[in-house]
Amino acid sequence: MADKVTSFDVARQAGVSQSAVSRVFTPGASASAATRSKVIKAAEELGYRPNTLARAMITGKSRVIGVVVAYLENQFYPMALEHLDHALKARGYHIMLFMAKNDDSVGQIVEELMSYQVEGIITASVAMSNDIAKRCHDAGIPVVLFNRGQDTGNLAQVTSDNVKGGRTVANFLFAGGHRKIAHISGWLESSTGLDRMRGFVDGLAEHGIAPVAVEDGRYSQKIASEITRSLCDSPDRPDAIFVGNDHMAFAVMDTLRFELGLSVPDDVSVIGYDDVPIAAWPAYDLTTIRQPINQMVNATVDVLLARIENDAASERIQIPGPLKIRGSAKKPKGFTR
Amino acid sequence: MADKVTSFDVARQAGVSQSAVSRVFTPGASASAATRSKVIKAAEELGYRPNTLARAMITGKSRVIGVVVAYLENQFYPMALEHLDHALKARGYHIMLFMAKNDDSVGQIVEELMSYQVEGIITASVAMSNDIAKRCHDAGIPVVLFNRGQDTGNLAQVTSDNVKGGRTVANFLFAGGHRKIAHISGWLESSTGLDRMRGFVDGLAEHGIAPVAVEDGRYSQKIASEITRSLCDSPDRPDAIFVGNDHMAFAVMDTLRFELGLSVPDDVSVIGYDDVPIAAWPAYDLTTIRQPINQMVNATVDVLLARIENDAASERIQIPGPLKIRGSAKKPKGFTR
DNA sequence: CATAATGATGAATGCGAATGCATAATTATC
DNA sequence: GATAATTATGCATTCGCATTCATCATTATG
Repeated sequence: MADKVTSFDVARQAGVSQSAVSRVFTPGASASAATRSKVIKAAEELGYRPNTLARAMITGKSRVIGVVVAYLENQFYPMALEHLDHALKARGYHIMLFMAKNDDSVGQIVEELMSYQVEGIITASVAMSNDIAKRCHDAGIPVVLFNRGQDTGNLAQVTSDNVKGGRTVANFLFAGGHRKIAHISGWLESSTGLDRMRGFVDGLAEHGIAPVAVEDGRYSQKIASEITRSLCDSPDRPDAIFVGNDHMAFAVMDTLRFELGLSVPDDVSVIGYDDVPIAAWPAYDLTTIRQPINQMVNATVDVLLARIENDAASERIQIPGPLKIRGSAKKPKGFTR
Repeated sequence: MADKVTSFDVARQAGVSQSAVSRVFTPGASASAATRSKVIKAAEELGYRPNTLARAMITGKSRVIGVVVAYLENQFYPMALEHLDHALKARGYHIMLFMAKNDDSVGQIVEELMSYQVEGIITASVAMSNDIAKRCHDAGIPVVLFNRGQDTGNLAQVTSDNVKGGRTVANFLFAGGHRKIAHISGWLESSTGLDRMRGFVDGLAEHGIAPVAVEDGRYSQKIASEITRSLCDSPDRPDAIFVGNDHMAFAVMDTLRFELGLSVPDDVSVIGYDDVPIAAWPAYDLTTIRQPINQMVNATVDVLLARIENDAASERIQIPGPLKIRGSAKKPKGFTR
C-alpha cells in the first residue's frame, strides 16, 4: 500500500512550493503555465489527487449533499435518486445517502449529516420535526423536501400539484361514467396523500357526488390489497378506485384481477399516481397522473443550490403533472381536462 | 445562521481543555466522570457535534464507503442498496453513492471517491478496469464487486452461484417436459450473464439437448422484447425461455402475452433470475432463481470491512440461491433439484 | 505512611490543503 | 528604457480535532 501522497510531495518533485501546487488545483487561482505543467507532471507521476476532506476543512465547502430516502421499493424513489445523482453531479456535488423510515431516526440521521458537514439536505418523502428543521437552519444547512410538503418549519419543498392531480382524476372518472368511486389514499399524515385526497374529493363534489369510500392505504401494498378486498366484499362494490400512488395501484389491480376475479377496467377502473416506469408495462398499463420527476428533481436541486450559494429564501414549488391515459380506466369520449 | 461551534467553544464553556472535550467524544479515551458530565452538558447547551471531517483527517478514517451502482431501474439494485445501507449503518459506516453506466466513467468516479478518502468501495454490477483496480490497491482502498465477478485485478467479489443457478433452471425446464428451450441471457460480457448461460447450457447438455437459441439481452427490457418477438416469429417457436434476470423476464412475459397473444406458462414457460419483489406480484408470478440478497450483502460488507480493518485477503464468495417455483413455468411432478 | 502504579489533564503538535500577505518576476505603458 | 501595473510565488497561518508527552491527582500495595 503506497503511502498517501500529499501536495508537499508533489511540490518537492516539481521543485515548487506547496502553495503553488494548491493553486494549480484550485480553479481560478493564479499560476504560470510553466509552474502548472511542472506540477501536473509531478502530480501524475506520483498519482496525486487533492484530499477533499482537507480542502473542505479550509474552505468550509464539502460539496456533499445529504439525501434521505424513506422507501426504495416504490420505484418512484430509485428513479428520483438516479435523477438526483445526475443533477447534482452536473453541479459538482456528491450524494451521501441515508435511509429513514418516516417515523423514526430522521433526527439521528440529520445529526450525522451535519457532522459530515454536508452543505445541504434533500429528503425524499420524509418529513422533519420542527426542532430538527430548526437545528439545520441554525447550522446554516438548507433543506429541501422532495415530494413532501410540510406547513411548519419553513422548509423549502418541491412537489407536484397534488390537489390538481386529484381533481383531474375525479373529472376523468366522472366523465368515464363512474358514480361509485372509492379512494385508497396515500398516507393521510403526509401532505401528498392528503392533497391528492382533497383534490379528488373536491373534484367529485363539483360533480355533485362523493366517494363511496376513502381509506388510508399508507403507501403499503399490503394494506391497499386488504382495503381492496373489503371494498369489493360489499354488494355495492365500487366501479372505480383512485389509488394514492402507482405502487399501491399495482397491488390493487392484482388483487382485483387475480384474487377477486374482476376485470380492470371493465368491472373496475383503476387510476394511480406517479407514472413510474412499471405503470407503462403492458401487464398493468396503468392510467395515472405523471409526476414530472425530472422537472421536480431539477427544481429541487436548483432551490437547494441557490440557498447554498446565496442564502436565497426557501420556496414552495408545485409542478403540475398531466394525466397519462392508458388502459386501466375507462376512457370517456372526447375528454378534456 | 449560528457560527460553527468547535471543541474549543465547548471547552471554554465547560471550563476544561480542548483535549478533554475531544476525549469525552472519543470512545475509549480516559476522562473522569466529572469532566465527562461537564463537557456533555456544555456540548448540549451549545449544540456541539464533533466535525467528522476534521476527525477523519487525523485518524485517517472517514467511515465512508463508496457505493457505485449501474442501474436503478432493475429493482434488484434498489433492494441491494437498502440492505447495504442497513448493514453498513450497523457497523458505523456511511454511503457515498455514485451511478455509473458500465462502459464509462467508473475511473472518474473512483478518483473522486479516493479524493474523498473513502475507506472502501462496493460496486454493484459494475466492473473495474485493471489499472483502476491497481490504483485502488495502491491507495490501500479495498474494493468488493457485488453481483459481478471479474477474473483480472485480484478483486474481492460476491455473487450468487450463477453457474449452479443456470443448471438448476435447465433441470427444471427439462423435467417439465420442455425440449425447445431458448435463453435470453444477461449481458454476456458480464460474469453473471456468462455464468448463468454456461450453467444453463451445460445443464441442458447433460440431458442431451441444446438450447434452440441463446441471445444476449444485455439486461435491457427493450432488447429482450425484441428477441422474444424474433424467437416466436419462427414456425418452430420455443416452448420455454430462460431469461437472464427478472427485469428482462417481465418484459418477455408482457411481450408473449400482450403482443404475441401467447399464454404463460401454457404456451411458453418463462423463468427469471433474481427473485425481486415484483416477481411475486400476481401479474407475473415468476418462477425464478432467488439471489439471497441479504446474505450477499452481508458477505459483501463482511469482506470489505475485514479488509479495511485488518488487511485481509480478497475473497471470492459464491452464495447458492434456490429455485423459487411459482406459476410462470410448468411444474414437473415430483421435481427434485 | 511511603512508594508504585494508574488515571486524568493540559499544552503542544500535526493531518493536508487553501489563502492573506509580502515580495519577486513579468508585462504594460509612456 | 524607466516606471507603473499586473501576475507569480513562497512563507506562514489556519481549519477542527486527535493524540503524544509530560505533569499532576488519585488509588493501590506492602
